Amino acid sequence: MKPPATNHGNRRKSRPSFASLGAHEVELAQFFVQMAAILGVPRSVAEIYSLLYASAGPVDFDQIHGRLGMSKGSVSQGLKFLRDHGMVLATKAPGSRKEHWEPTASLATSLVTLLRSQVLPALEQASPRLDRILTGAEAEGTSPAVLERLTRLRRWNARALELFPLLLPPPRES
Amino acid sequence: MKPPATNHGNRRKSRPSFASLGAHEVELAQFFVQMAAILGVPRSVAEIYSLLYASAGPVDFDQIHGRLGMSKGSVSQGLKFLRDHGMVLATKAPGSRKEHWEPTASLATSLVTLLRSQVLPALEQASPRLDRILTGAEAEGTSPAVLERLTRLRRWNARALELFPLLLPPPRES
DNA sequence: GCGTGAGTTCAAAAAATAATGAAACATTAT
DNA sequence: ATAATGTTTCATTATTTTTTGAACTCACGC
Repeated sequence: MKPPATNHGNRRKSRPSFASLGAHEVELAQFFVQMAAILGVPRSVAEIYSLLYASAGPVDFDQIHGRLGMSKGSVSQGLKFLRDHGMVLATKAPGSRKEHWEPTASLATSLVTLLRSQVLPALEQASPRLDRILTGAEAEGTSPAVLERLTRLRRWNARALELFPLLLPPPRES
Repeated sequence: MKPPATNHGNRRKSRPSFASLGAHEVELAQFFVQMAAILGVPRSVAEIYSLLYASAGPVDFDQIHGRLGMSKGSVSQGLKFLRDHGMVLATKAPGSRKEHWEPTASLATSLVTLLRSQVLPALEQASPRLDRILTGAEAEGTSPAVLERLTRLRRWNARALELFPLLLPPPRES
């Protein structure tokens, strides 16, 4: 786990060749990297998003590769991730066969998508699991106190599962 | 990062010596481990909590060590983590010098504490950083569109920082 | 104060995760 | 068709995180 509180005077070896980024672009990247870390999103992905976010217009593959000093493999994977989560949009400029990338309009929506993809599957998997646990626990002579805890757990899960789509509605198809 | 969606038929090599745990205790551990993973909490910590959660009464150090087949070092560190986040409570039985452990009453409260400790520091660090970024960006001739994005980002940060204590109030001292 | 049991520390090993880069794969231009 | 360009794949390597275990500390009963 990350150093929980002791990480205040936080310092991170910055990428070797961030050379072509301005000071505030670097700092924006640090911001996104830190936020992404909370959601378990890797550094490279956050850096890519940050670059797009700080750019006036669409950015192409090679610019990302070049300005961030990051391997093509990482760029490709990073863009795939961002694309899959609806955080980034490709526009193929006419007359060029390069794709150009820019962040989608709403960062908020993007975050919601991200959260969904982390939490929903877990909640869904938990349901049958909690049922099995409870059944098993009842079968054996589990103490009433523990049984009560387990029941509450299952109730929470159910409620979470039913509330989730309300709070974080799935993105509409385009 | 975790396999995002392809992880459905999820499978995990279970600890070698979970031998002394009943089937539903193992499954409860899996539940807690999965939930903990979302918050970036390590497996061993989740397993310890799970064991306490599924036990009728307080459990001592050696029982945890033994039943989970986990090194003493991990048990010690895990308990420290749980203690620091107010998720677990030690009671020293009179006449014994062992400590006995049990989960604190509210799992909900515990989760809130956990979230706080992850998110709040990040938000706090972000504030001055976003100020610097914005100042820097204004100084140079950054495009209005990007400037607008950065401004919005800072506004969000400020609002989050002011809303956070309301949503997740800090635990009162005892 | 001394020995022992209970727990902690921390350097080192193991496991998990992320990044690299070269080869494979597409797609467009010639 | 063939070449050239742009992107993806994936086995390998690097980095980070987690776990281990032996040495240590501390507190208590004697």
